[in-house]
Amino acid sequence: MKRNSRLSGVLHVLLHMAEADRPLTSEALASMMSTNPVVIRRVLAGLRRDGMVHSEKGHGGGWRLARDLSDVTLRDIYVALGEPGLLALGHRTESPDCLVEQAVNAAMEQAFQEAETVLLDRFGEITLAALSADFHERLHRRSDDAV
Amino acid sequence: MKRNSRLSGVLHVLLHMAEADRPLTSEALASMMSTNPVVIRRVLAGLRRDGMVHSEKGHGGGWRLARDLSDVTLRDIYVALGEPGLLALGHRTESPDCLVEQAVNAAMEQAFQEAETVLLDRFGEITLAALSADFHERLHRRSDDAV
DNA sequence: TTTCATGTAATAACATAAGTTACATGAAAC
DNA sequence: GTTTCATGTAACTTATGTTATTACATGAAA
Repeated sequence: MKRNSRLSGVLHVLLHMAEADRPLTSEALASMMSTNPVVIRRVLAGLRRDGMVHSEKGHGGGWRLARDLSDVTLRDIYVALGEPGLLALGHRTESPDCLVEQAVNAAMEQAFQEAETVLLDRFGEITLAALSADFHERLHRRSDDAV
Repeated sequence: MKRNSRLSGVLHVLLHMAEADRPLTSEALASMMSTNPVVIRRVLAGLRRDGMVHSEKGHGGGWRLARDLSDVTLRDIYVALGEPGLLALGHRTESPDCLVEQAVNAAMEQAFQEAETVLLDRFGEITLAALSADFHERLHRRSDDAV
């Protein structure tokens, strides 16, 4: 089953925006992500509704962050993306008449809940500022290696 | 993102096999699951490799369980199915050159690992026998209601 | 008023999973 | 032994969901 990398992609884009001192166009972001500008606009449109980013038309326009890096957690981004399903596994039937299937669903559901809770809790602990700090650390490490 | 219900489906099938006192044909199982017999065979062929089920051809043939219900956990079944991906989220690029993306991946990967561990641990604690017991409980509850 | 950039709908291309068909293999019934 | 029943498996078709592309409208700055 193919995995949804939208959250991963959005974080990538947001951090690039954080590094830039001017708005970045959909086209610039799309080429960083090797995708199409329209895809970028579609995804960022969702984040704009939640006040994560801001967009401007015309010359010098493009996308920039609307909130402080330390104010935003991965969980916030995840919610802004519409809370897509976290788990690749699911039930065959959501409300089955078959008692066998009801028993199966009940057992799995509990495990699913726990895993989702763990994942979201972790996401809630990671701010964009932390990601940015990690990035800058890697940057220094790389330049040290080069010397 | 669509969820993989193969594990759910297989558990359903196995419990039905546990209730039957004779081999069940692919056709019988397929009609319970409203799917195609060939699909059943494909999936159960994987479980047979791991010794979970046994199949026989010809008259009176079909599928039956090869192990005791209390010996098999959901995790065993999951492994027999080839350990399909557990999470719906993933990385955009597995080994990125971009340091921004490396930072993103690192942060998410840890959260992913924890969630997967929780899920697999839970699966490891649930035996088919426990599912079967839950099913029989539901059966009694239903017949009580009917009275 | 031209250029640049987003906003958005409609459509196409692609990937994956599920379902279907067709036929070979082998076991039991007769 | 030959007919019937059931699995084994390859090849193919259908269904579904995601991503990419095209086309054009909107609005801001040069």
